[in-house]
Parts: sequence; C-alpha cells; structure tokens
Amino acid sequence: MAPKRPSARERLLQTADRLFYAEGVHAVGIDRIIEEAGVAKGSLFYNFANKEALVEAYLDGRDQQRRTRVQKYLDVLEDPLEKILAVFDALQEAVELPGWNGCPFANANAEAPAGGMEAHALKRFRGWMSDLLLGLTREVGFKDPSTVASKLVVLYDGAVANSNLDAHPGAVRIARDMAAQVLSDAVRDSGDRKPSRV
Amino acid sequence: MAPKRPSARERLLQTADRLFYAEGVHAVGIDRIIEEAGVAKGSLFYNFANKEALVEAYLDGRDQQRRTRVQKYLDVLEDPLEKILAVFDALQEAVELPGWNGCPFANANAEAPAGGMEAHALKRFRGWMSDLLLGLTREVGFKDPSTVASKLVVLYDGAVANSNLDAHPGAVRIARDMAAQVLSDAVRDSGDRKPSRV
DNA sequence: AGCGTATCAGACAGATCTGTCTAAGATTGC
DNA sequence: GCAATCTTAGACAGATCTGTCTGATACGCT
Repeated sequence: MAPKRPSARERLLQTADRLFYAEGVHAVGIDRIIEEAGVAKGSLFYNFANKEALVEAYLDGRDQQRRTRVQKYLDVLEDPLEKILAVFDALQEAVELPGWNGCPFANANAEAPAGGMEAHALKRFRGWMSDLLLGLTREVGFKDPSTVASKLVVLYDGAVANSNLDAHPGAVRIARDMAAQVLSDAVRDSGDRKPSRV
Repeated sequence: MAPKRPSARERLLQTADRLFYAEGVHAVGIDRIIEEAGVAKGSLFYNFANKEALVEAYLDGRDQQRRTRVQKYLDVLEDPLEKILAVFDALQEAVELPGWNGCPFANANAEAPAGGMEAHALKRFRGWMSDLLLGLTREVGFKDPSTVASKLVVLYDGAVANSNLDAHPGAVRIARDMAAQVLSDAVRDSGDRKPSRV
C-alpha cells in the first residue's frame, strides 16, 4: 500500500523549516510556504494561530533536533572528557548536513526585535548548551570548571560561526583540537585526580 | 554660529546604520528611516538608487569603521605577536560600545538570499580579517602559520558570537586568553627564532 | 451511517512596503 | 545673480504580505 501522505501540519512544518532556515523568516512569506507545501491557506491558520506561531514551532523543532543529536553522541560515552569532545563531534555531523546555514536561533534572532520569542528560543538553546558543558566540566573535577566551560562555549560558537560564514567545515575540527588542548591544560592544572586521557 | 545640519544623505546613512544594525534590514522600512532621519522620501531616492543601495552603503560604512578601529590598535605596535592580540583588544572596544549587536555582516547575511550583496560584504570583511591574521602569523615565523591563523579566526568568531548571543562581554577576554595560549604553544613549537613574549 | 475534525480552493480585506511623480523651495558654486 | 544641485511634502501606484471568511469536501472513528 502507498505510504500515507503526511498531514498538512507536518508538511507545513517541514517546508517552513527548510525555507525559514535557508532564507530567513522575514524573507519567506506564507504564500510561498503553503504553495511549496501543497497546503491550503486555511489549513495553515487552522493549525497555527499566525505566522509567529509557525516560526515558534520551527524553532522548537530545531531545538529538539539539536538536543537529540548531541544526546546521541553522549549516550555511548562514560568519560566526561570524552563527552565534552563529543559535543564537537555532534556539531561536525550537523555542519556536514546539506543546507547547513549556521545557528537557526542566531539567524532568527538577527532579524527579530530584541526580547521577542526568537530571543527566548536562542537563550533557551544556549542555556542548555552552557549548562551541559558546565555540568561536564564539574564532573571532570577541574579546579575552575566555569572558566573551562566558558572557553568551551566560545570555541563552540566559533566553530558554528566560522563553519557557516566561511563555508569551512574544517573549523569544527580546529575548534575541537583547541578544546582538547584546553582540557589537557586544565587537567594538568587540576592535578592527577583523573586518570582520563584526552 | 550654529553647527550646520548634516546633509540629508548623511542623516539617512546615520539613521539607517542605527536601525538596520539594531533591528535588521528587513524589519526596518524606508518610511521609518526617513521619518527618524527627518528627510523627505524623495531625497532618499535622489541619493540612493533604491533600498538595496542604502543597505550596501550601510554595510560599506561598517566595513570601513571596523578596519579603521583595528588599524588604530595595530599602528602603535611593532611585534606581530602583540598585534595579533591587539585584534582582540579592538574587538573588545567594539563589543563595549552601546548597542553592540554582533557582526553586522553576519546579521545582514542571515536574512538575505545566498550569493547576494550581503554575502559579498560578509566575505570581503572576513577575507580581510583572515588575511590580516595570516600575514601576522607569517611575520612571526611560525612553523605552520595558516593553522595558527585558522585557530585565531575561530577564536575571533567565537568571541563575536558569544559576546552578542549571551550579552557576555567577558567572552572577548576569554578568547584573547586562548589566543595567547595558542600563540605561546606555537612559538614553542617553532623553536626560539623569536624573542617575543606574549 | 453519521459525526467531528481536518483540509481544500480561492476570493477578499487591510496593512505595509518600495518606489514614482509633481511642483515648489533651499543651497551652493561660479 | 544665475544655474545646477539638493531638498521638501505628500499624493499616488503597484506589489506583497498577513490574516479572514465561505462553502464544499475528505477522512477517521464509533
């Protein structure tokens, strides 16, 4: 039997995700979304209160996707040092996907007024990433886990921005190498409490 | 005698710079620009062919501004190692200015179609920054100047993104510290050809 | 079968946005 | 002083964009 066609809601979400991410939220009108999704205009407003709600759903989906991808890499590891580096491996996977266009939350925020829903989505994702890295640096037992975590976040941001702006996927590898160096220096600084190797 | 009022063109550019940078290019209409600039609509299209030309002039101005600021920091130094770190000091100054909102070229590019004028402006600025750092690492005499320069660019990008996204001006300092560490490691790796201290 | 939910096609309204045009006035340089 | 350039206020056109409404139709579950 033929595979069932996804619901109008799903088609809208998928199309909105693709277009919003590639071209920006403002640049893509609902007429184009419904046309490429093959959905009636009425169905859009039946499923979403307005365009902003659709944008929010798009960002929610991206948020979920990113967390899931990172978690997939963390779940197979035990050592917190390895887990930290695995965050960069997860990013590498994302960067190599076709259509990579940088951080969707940062992109949306760049064209939205301050303090809006986009800013909230951005803050939420970044808070999660920061907390994750801080938790891992604490777990390692660094002398100053928050400083190490701050460095890691800067490296993560640099990898995201650079890989996008220069279309240079090697940036993630470079950032990962620097992260490994930061961890190695911090391990030495914290004495030999941990037998882990980086 | 009273200071002469700037020309319509200058008022337009100044207002456009402020609004485009703070709220995004798409989100700000020409009606708002001419109103806040106190300029007739006809004067806008007399001085600029269309909105896109105004956006281009805005990005050009930002490009010039950034290069000038960096150059100001470089001109007082001799040692290429110090010059590299001074790039981060120049960034620190920019980040601390009121209204800092990240990289104007990246912001504009995030809401423009790929391959457009915004992408070109972004590429131009980033090319300049990359070449600057690569030239300085060559001048230092590192064994592998391009790898060192790549790391520095990632750190620079991370500082820009992080300081904006987290409203965390300390990010530049963190990136600068990591840059100093990278340079120090690379100096050691290149032997004692250079007596410079970081 | 029948009922509620979801979807369809498309006209329509209302807002907004870029850009044009006119006709007059201000400024500047020669 | 004159001519070229710059600026003004605002009406207007044309495109686009969000969102509403109608009325018919398909689907899913009991």
